[in-house]
Amino acid sequence: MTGPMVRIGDVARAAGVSTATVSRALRGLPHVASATRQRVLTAAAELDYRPNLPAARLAAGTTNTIAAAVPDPAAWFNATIVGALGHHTTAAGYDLLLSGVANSDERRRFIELNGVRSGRSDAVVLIDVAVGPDVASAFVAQGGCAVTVGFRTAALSSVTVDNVAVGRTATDLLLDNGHRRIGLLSLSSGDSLNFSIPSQRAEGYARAHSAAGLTPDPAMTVSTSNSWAEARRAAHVLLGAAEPPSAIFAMCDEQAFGAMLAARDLGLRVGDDLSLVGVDDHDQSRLVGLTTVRQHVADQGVAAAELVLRSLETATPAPQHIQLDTELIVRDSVGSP
Amino acid sequence: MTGPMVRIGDVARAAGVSTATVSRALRGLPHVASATRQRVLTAAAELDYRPNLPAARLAAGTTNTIAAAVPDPAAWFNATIVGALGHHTTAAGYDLLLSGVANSDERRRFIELNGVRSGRSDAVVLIDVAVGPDVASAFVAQGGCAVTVGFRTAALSSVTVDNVAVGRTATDLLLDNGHRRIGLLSLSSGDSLNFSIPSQRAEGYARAHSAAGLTPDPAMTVSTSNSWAEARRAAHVLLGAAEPPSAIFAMCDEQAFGAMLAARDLGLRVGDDLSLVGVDDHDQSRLVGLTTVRQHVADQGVAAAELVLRSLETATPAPQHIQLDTELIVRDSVGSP
DNA sequence: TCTGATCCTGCAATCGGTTGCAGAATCGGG
DNA sequence: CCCGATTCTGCAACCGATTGCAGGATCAGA
Repeated sequence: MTGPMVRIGDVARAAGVSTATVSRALRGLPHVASATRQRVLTAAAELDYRPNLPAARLAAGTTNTIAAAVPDPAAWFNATIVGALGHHTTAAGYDLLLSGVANSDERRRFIELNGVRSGRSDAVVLIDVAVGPDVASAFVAQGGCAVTVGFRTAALSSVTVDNVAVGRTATDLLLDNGHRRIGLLSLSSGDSLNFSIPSQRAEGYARAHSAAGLTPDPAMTVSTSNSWAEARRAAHVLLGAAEPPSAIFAMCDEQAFGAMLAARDLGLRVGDDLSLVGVDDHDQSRLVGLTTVRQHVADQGVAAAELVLRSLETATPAPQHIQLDTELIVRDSVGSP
Repeated sequence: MTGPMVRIGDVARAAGVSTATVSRALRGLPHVASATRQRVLTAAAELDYRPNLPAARLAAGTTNTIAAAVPDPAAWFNATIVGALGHHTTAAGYDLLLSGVANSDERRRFIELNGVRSGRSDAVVLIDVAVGPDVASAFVAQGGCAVTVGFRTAALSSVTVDNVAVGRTATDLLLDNGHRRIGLLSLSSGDSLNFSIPSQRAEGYARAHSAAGLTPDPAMTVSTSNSWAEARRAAHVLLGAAEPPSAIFAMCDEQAFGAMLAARDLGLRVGDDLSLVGVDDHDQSRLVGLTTVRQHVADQGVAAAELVLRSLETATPAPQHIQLDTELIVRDSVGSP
């Protein structure tokens, strides 16, 4: 069944050189005469030689693999980042290992399994997954290389946006339009994998209020996952309150979509009877005319890739923190109360 | 920087046994006295031992890794499948390697790199990526294990839907509603990575017409990628024709979204001035009231996972072909001309 | 107590590359 | 024609597990 396994020795014999030379020639290392290299190359091609990766990795002590962890690979935000990340890392010759990390157990396992010592991957990218400072520094202390996206801790390089500003911008817009009772669809990251984003955006929401001399009603805050079905139910809670909000700030566009459905259920017209602001600028937001605070998601993946690749080349550089811009995209889901 | 690397020998010494026993104990193999196993387990825990994966893989000749190829990891369809696939494979103890395979060059590279001989992965899942029958049988001849999703070739196990029926169902609906001039937004899979889906759905479109005694105007067919921006432009071409269609069948919901945008641009009301049917039942379709032919995307990922895992256990079973059901989901994007 | 079967355990070969070091070959200049 | 510098190339020692096989311990039955 399996064809005759061609080993490096076979190529060496065919080319009349040693395995050492074959190894060097095939990997484009210097100190190989170009005539020799040619001979090796043709021999390898004729035999259809494929180096055995585990063997190479064991010997070289490097895996050429980057492991990415995301809470849910199917979610738009994550998928977009993974796509951009993967594109750049494969271009640089790395394999991309993808792990779904839905709860803290899986997160712990992921961190353990991808430490330097197991030789599974050379670096780790944590997408919307938070880790404690102790875990982070233990990881780097062992020589691990990690980059976080959407979460920031001192010891690790990171790519983020200013989430307080995001919350502030969104809420200010609503306030400026005359809304005084603003619902907040907060993000409950399943197993509190990334607690910082929701709290920071909530902080922006709070600051906007106090800047306007208002104090938000705690009853106007509801937490849901980023599933629009769940957000829809949550929006119903908000809109069914004794004193319903005239506007809702959703922490992500997917939640805003859920709120739109809820509004439709109630016969409310978005932008008219109910104002709505989201965050992300999801692919679909334009279609439904959602006003939102855009973050350049794919760019975050690119930035993460660059960060990882760079720190893989240099020895052990100081962690770098990149903060990307966000911008308010006005469509037609916001009006006056 | 890197902590003191703990090897299996260190654990063996600490537990007072041989490395062979440690290896067996740690992996739960039989023929280890339970007292000994306990001793090994505690020793390993105390030393915080992590087996070196490349070494284990080299010795065992198995990688516990499944490689998935998708044209674009960020696309909803792919991301959803990868999510479900990954969830099941990691549950079974496998790593998931994700590769973006956007053109035929990358596809060839992927196939080469993931053959059995390189020991990169134990199995391959091709998602919406087609391969020639020759490539497929060469792959299995070498002992490779592969499963395809959304594409079917004899030599490989596959998960698909009946795409001719899909096209037929969608077109019939439009025809039944009295439409006689139906635009077709066809899928041009970037680099013709999966030519079969568009052609099969187009086949269904054609059959529906001929069953109704009609012959579709070739000018009513336009090809685009699944990007809604591109689909929007394509829809403009259709709608700007001398004799525009009263309905459009889009081969995927994302294209339908693009068509919706185009309709909006022109002040056409979907479901009224223009009827629209898509395929997939994208998360967002419900939100915008798109009538569509649903395929159970996540289930396809699950099915693929089961197929892979099963054929990884058994020796070399005959390829299995699974065909999942589809169903028409009526919302409000279809009316009479 | 002896014998054969059963259950554990260790030895050592093996998996297939990589790479430091030393020796060989080649080359240019005096 | 000789010599030191520069390239190439090969030897052989790893990298860190896994596993077939054989030997030793244990145990039940006679």
